[in-house]
Amino acid sequence: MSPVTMDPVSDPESPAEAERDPLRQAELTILLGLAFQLLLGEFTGRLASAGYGDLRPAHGFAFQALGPHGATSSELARRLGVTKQAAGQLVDDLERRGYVRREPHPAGGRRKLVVLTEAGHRHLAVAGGVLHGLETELAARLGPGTDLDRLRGELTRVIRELGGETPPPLRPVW
Amino acid sequence: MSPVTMDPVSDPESPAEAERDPLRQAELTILLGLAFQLLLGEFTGRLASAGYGDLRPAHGFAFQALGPHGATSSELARRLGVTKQAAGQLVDDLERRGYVRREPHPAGGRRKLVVLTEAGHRHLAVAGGVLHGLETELAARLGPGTDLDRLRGELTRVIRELGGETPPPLRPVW
DNA sequence: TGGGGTAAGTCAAGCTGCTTTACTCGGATC
DNA sequence: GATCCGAGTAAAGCAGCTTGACTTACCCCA
Repeated sequence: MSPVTMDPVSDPESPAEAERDPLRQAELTILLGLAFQLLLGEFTGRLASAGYGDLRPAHGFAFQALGPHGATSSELARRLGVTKQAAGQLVDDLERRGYVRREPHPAGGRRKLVVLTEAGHRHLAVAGGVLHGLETELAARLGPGTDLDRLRGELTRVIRELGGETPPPLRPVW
Repeated sequence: MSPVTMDPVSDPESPAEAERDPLRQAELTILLGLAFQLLLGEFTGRLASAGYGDLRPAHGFAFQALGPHGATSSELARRLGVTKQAAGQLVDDLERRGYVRREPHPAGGRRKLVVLTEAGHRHLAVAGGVLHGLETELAARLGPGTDLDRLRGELTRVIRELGGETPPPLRPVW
């Protein structure tokens, strides 16, 4: 209950200011949403600066879901948590822009294997680097008073408690 | 870097399992998104059980932005971070369903004051209670190994670092 | 052998929650 | 009185989904 933390940096706010501070009154859920929104916004901004202004986070998740070996678009739909029609449209879009390619599936049938092109692999690598760099930089900016590894652990426990062992795919929120 | 935490509960996973665990590989950003999504999903589910299946989180934010004294829909638009047309449509919708009312603005002009009806105030109170109850219950379920107050503090520092003193309004994410 | 079941893929239409564009109206400012 | 600003509204458009209906390829089995 105490607002005092074990952080080495002392609280810079007076009690009167703290009462007026919207962040101190905000629920945990709101704080999670804001932190996610800010981090993701910074991420997409940096990706745009790197020349990927045409790709949204959903595209990156699709690339990651395809992985190095590709997948059918129905499998992609399952991994992304959308209908197969939505996944098909996403693949259409990415194919038109040269990030993925539809190949005949080795197992035959109606199946088609959606695989990343060189451009797709390149984006996946760049996006991973940007995200990792962003988080490393954030840790440095926050200093030793905030342990992001600990934060990751706490978040993991929250996710497991609410989402079980295999959490659902990350989707646009509300 | 070490995956070992100071948590009193020892790590139940072997190194081989840990490598296969998607959560341990996930970036902080992803963990934030998943935790937010799960918490918000649980919240809206409980609100639906309480008879508010017709209201989405955005409506609750609007109620909160209106506050006890109401606001014009342009002001509401600014607080929600959307165009005034979008805010107007939201108010139309909520008015049709009896949650808000448009009154002539005391300051005159073209302004109209949007205020909560009894039903609106009731929802605001119920939603606040549900959210608070959910977070309290989560803290209990997680036990003493996870300090949610500490988590709040860490998130607040992240938000301040990326969003400055007055963070932007919470919006649907990507 | 052929008939039914299942799963992949694809049109097509529709919906929701926004945006952009364009306009009207009321009041302050000079 | 001209003119500018901000509130409000009307209309159209758009992105990213969904639902519904369908075709096609393969499998299993009586």
